[in-house]
Amino acid sequence: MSLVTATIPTPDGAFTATFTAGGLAALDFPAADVSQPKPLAADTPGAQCDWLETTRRALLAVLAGKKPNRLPPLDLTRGTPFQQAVWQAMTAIPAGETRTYGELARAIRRPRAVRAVGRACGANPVPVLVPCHRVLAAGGRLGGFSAGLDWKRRLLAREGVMPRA
DNA sequence: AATCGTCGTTCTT
DNA sequence: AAGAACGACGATT
Repeated sequence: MSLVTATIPTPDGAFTATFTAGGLAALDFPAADVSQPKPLAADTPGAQCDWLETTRRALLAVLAGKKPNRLPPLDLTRGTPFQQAVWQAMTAIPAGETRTYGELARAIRRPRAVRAVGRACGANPVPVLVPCHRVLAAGGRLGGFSAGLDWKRRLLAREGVMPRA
């Protein structure tokens, strides 16, 4: 499977997007090290050029706390069926709203797999656009975030969500 | 604050 | 191929 990667500059740093033939398969937070922006190769298929632009706009929207007009096609086939179910359920959380890990578990009909849901959230390959930051622990507590809780707080603050201290 | 139930994933035999 | 260990949890004590 041929992969295409490109960096997307934003006010919050340069994200890295990875596309397969199926769509956006990974979105990585800005790396700690200062890496050079990577432009799209000249022979990149037109569809993926379009996806990159759509991804760029959607990413900037969410970072600004707004709801993106449209998302690029997502290639989430890299996960197990359970993970895909969790990721799918997360895409249904609107900007400015949150769900708990327990609510997400109930949504996918595995009400007792709460901890496993947390793990699946951490394995989300397309953070920000698949809004794992909108999943909080019970009682309005923040819970965890693989990219660091500061990112989670920042993304939520942009959407007007203030998790309980 | 400490403990336990729960379950998908990952790490060890 | 099992089995043990480990969580971005939640409820109970």
